[in-house]
Amino acid sequence: MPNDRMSGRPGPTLRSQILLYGLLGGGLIALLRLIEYRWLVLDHSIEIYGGLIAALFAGLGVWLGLRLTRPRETVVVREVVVEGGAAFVRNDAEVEAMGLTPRELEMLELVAVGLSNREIAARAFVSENTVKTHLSRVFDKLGASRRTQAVQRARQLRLIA
Amino acid sequence: MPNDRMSGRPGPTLRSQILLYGLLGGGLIALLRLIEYRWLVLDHSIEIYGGLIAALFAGLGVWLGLRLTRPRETVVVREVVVEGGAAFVRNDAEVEAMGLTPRELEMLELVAVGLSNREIAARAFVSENTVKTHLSRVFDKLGASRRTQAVQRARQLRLIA
DNA sequence: CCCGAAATCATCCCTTCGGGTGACGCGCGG
DNA sequence: CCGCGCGTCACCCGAAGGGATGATTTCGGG
Repeated sequence: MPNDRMSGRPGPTLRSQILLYGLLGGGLIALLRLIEYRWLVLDHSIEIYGGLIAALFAGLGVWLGLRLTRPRETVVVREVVVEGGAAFVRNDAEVEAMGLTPRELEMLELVAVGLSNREIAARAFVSENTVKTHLSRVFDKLGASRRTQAVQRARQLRLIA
Repeated sequence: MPNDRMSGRPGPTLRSQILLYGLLGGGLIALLRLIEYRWLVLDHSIEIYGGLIAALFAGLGVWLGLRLTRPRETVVVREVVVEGGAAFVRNDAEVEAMGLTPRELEMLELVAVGLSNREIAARAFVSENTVKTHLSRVFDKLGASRRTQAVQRARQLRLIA
């Protein structure tokens, strides 16, 4: 099951921040004018004035931009697959190596689900004797002498589920 | 295996951007002065002037801040667990429900690995007859009539690996 | 102290399984 | 055409497995 998390913080609303900065800006301008009338009666006061405002608001803008964006900077998508279906995949290479024919593998599978030779014969539409010969060959190829042993071997080699 | 990706883009260097914005600011101030000398000979031109600069640089700052931060805004951590060992855990509740005794479960496990009654007897230091009685009870409790069937049932109920 | 669950072993009987051997038909490739 | 692998079936025999029943011991709880 995927698990997503996104960081977010409460803090002041956007509306109140705009209001605050507006007032701050107004106050700043008034302050600057006052300063100018006091002791900034220079020729190029206009450049200094503009430069100050520019620098201040640029910094403010950067800070504001950062602050507004920050909550989005850690979008973490964590995807964890827990014990999926893990569908069985037959190890065909091993089947080949063991020299098992399709029919033999089929019989082996039926043995694995706990059927008797008689039941297997019925399900595969062949005689019980045929099942026995097939299984004999299977046991021989897998090096098993009992059906439970054959099933165990086949499972280890991923021949059957 | 975890797989991390972080978006990044080439673009202009920070140094060249600062230079660019500095020149832009200088040019802007010159432009504003020119405009003022042409037709902005008002009483409150100083407020308009400052406001314009403030607004422009604030916007510039916001844009700059956003631009600098943007590359970090998509940090995606994708963690995928690929069907690990998935160690076997016995379903003890089911064992209880089946009424299997420890000894019976032990015998069942030995059957599952393909051993004959004789081999099981040797491994558990009991007589073959004992193994048979234990297994008889197991088959009875699991509703099985053959050892392969019992193994299959036990596997489904997660009584054995 | 007795009961009952669990573990142990045994004996009888029948079924199932596994090994060995032989045989027949079919299709494919040398 | 012949050989070979595959699938099919049959018979025999001994070993293994499974069902039923009974007996003994040990241990823990009522």
